[in-house]
Amino acid sequence: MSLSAGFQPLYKQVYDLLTTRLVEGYWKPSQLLPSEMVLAEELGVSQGTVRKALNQMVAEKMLQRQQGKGTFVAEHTQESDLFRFFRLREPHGEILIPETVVLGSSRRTVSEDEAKKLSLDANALVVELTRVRSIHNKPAIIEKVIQPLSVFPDIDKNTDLPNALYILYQEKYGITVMSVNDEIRAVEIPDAYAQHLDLAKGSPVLMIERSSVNIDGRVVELSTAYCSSENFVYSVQLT
Amino acid sequence: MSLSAGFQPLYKQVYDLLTTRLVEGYWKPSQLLPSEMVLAEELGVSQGTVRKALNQMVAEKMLQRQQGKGTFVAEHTQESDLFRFFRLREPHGEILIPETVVLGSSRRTVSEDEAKKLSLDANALVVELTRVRSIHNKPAIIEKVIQPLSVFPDIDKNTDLPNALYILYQEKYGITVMSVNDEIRAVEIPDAYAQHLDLAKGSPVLMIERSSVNIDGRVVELSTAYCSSENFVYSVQLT
DNA sequence: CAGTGGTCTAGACCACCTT
DNA sequence: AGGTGGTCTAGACCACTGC
Repeated sequence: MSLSAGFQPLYKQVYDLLTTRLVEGYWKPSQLLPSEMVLAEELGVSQGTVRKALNQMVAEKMLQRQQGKGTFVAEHTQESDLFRFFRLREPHGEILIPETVVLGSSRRTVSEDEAKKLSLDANALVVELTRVRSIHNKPAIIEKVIQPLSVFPDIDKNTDLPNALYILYQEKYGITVMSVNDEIRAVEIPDAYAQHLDLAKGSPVLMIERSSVNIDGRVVELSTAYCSSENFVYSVQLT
Repeated sequence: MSLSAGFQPLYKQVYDLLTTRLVEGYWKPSQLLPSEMVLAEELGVSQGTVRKALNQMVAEKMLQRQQGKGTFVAEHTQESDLFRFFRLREPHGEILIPETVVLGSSRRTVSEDEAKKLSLDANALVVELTRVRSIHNKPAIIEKVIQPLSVFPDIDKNTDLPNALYILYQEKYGITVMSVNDEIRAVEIPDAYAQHLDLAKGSPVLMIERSSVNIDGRVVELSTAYCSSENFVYSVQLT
């Protein structure tokens, strides 16, 4: 076979190769991949081996397959995907779709803690973006987003940020967020934020610290959100 | 083949049959299953079809497989499994192992809300158990657990409840919790609980409402926990 | 109709565990 | 050595899509 004589299973080698192509942009979101048979011939392995690699990538949400049509690079810009990482819900109920207002945006050097989490040099530049998100015209979430300029060049030059930043990341910077790590605390809302959320000083709010991970495993964004917990909850299923 | 001429894929029929056997206790936790070849012959399908069903059950954590040894019913009583649904961590750090003290236990009829969530009759009986969990001798969590007596007969007759109730559920009642749904809020700690957690009145705490789901899909337990958020966080990875 | 992915089979060889 | 799961192959047929 034409692949390296590695010690790993063949399907794993195929998986790694195809994943690398995806990460490097050889195939772009929504693009149709070659069929199983074509890939198998190109790589010199059987169709079943290619299938095993492809199905694993589907399980990890990198690809989508449709019988009769083909295999596509996952888009992650559809309704269902946009809310994959948005866990705030009405109690026992509906998904909440927020409107968003940008309060401010500025460049600065990273803090020590941020540099560590983002694997950046101590003097690297980031953009700090502050937004307020409202549900039914009632302010509900205030969040601070940290974006490394090395990952998102001149991202602060964008006018009109989309409601879901991940769309911008994917379409303009080739960054596809595949997983997030959240740490959730209960805190008294900082005085400076109380008025933005129409809350009394000292009200309990959820503080959600998030790291977002790109398809290649790098942490590409940090955010800290303060969420009014009066009318909705952070909802998650563990399996 | 000996299976019903259903419209579903063969491997799905095999999956359903094997899952039913597990649910009904035909195979018990930690028991060794017959080999692929034996199952394939018994069911009149090929080894590959049995393998596909088994691998899906492994993905859903119902089974564990070991090369050279065989296929076993998942135990869920090992360290790693006990903390699968315990998401409280030190910030960026260690898993916390709590000690537990029972404050009280009583029988009563379900509330309307509980009956709905647990799919019980309006006059069904439940046990309400209140516990305080401490980390390093500091009280950190106070939780109220609702257990239907129809699911856990005479559970309040147990002396010496284990730290992780799920062990008791599995070993004594054949209940294997496969997933949980959490709803998380930030609230001021109820006055009655403040002293138990050594917190000032009105301190912000995490309130975690949990539904636990058995292997057969039934909700078998509800719990409400109030967690001091001073020294640890609810940590979760979304993929 | 041709092309795609989805299912199912059968057989081979390998890696690992136990005896 | 014998049994187990893990990998890989090859070929058949089915179900869905689009021309």
